[in-house]
Amino acid sequence: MDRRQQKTRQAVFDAFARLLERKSYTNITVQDIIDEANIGRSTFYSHFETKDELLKALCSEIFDHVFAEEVSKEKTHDFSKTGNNIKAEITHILYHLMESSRYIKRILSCESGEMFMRYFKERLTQVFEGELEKHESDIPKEYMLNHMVCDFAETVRWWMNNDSYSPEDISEFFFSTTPFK
Amino acid sequence: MDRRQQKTRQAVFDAFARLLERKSYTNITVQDIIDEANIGRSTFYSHFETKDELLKALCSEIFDHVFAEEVSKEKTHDFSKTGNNIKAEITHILYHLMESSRYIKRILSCESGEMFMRYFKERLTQVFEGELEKHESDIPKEYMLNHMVCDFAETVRWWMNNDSYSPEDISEFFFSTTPFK
DNA sequence: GCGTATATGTTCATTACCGTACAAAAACTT
DNA sequence: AAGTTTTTGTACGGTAATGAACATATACGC
Repeated sequence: MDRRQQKTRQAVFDAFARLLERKSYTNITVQDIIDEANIGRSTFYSHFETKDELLKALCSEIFDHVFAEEVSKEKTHDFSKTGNNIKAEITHILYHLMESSRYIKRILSCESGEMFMRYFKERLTQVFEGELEKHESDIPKEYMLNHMVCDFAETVRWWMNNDSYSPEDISEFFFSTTPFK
Repeated sequence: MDRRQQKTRQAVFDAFARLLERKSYTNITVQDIIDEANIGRSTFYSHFETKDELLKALCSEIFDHVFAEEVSKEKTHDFSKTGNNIKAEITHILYHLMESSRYIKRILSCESGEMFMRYFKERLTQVFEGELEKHESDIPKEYMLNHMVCDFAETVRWWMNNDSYSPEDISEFFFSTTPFK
């Protein structure tokens, strides 16, 4: 991607994040973002159609980070990876969520939270899909999938309002109410 | 000035300052600056002819800050300003120098220091020129002017290596060896 | 020495950003 | 409800940034 586009994109994200620190999503105008990012009006619209699209893009950015796998780890001891370490993976994700928590908290604190949750669940579905294949159960897999995705997503939403817990704590809580580990 | 130019210019200054933190002036290549600023090669050259020109521009930037007068102050109590408060002015300048000391120290620490000193003295000449008009002396004004400019410039250079003193201290030291105050 | 790598400048076609103007919608005032 | 202000979204000519290519120069290892 062109270097200028990259910079502009980052400037908009940074501006948006900064604004979320002091305003709620609906109270932030496109003009606010333009001013804060210090870019031209037409530039904003050449990147994002609407404020919602921006939110979506920001969420994607966050999720790309949150669900990023360390390739090195996979290579160094991939035999243990093939095993049943979904718990380690979840803890890993929770650590990444904690790093982005400053943004996530603000996004969740208003209407934008619903959009975040929807995109979040989409990504989580991919994570849990593969894992479920390994487990036998009388309950339909589709039901289990929805259950775990929603369970985890709501766990995270709760965590963002009760940040006195560590990722390990949350992971423990989550798996304590789940049939497999 | 165009918003893009402003951003690029700032990016180059920031990059240059950051590089001065860990390399000496001569060891910094134009390529280093380009990489650190994250801009295109042709972009750099459209802003600055050479590395020396960049240094000059950065110095000007610093001096514009250091010698900036608070217009509000002048307006609020300009009657006291017309009086003999060169000492207050010097202290004021020293405060601004302290704010930029992180850059100045690095610039002074190598060959670039000579250029800094030359430009610094040019600006100081303007400051002391007006002041000298007010004082009678047997010594030629031109001599006195050069004396004070060099004296003060060297004082600042010394200060940048002995930063345990306050602006007031330095001001005191400077005027203690000067015929008028 | 001589080859290789790195740094310096210059040129140029392409592309993103800029700013301004404008129209239409939404929000707020009275 | 009518009028005012704010925000939104689009359009376009002008301008700065880009990256790639190129020639030259300087530095370094063998």
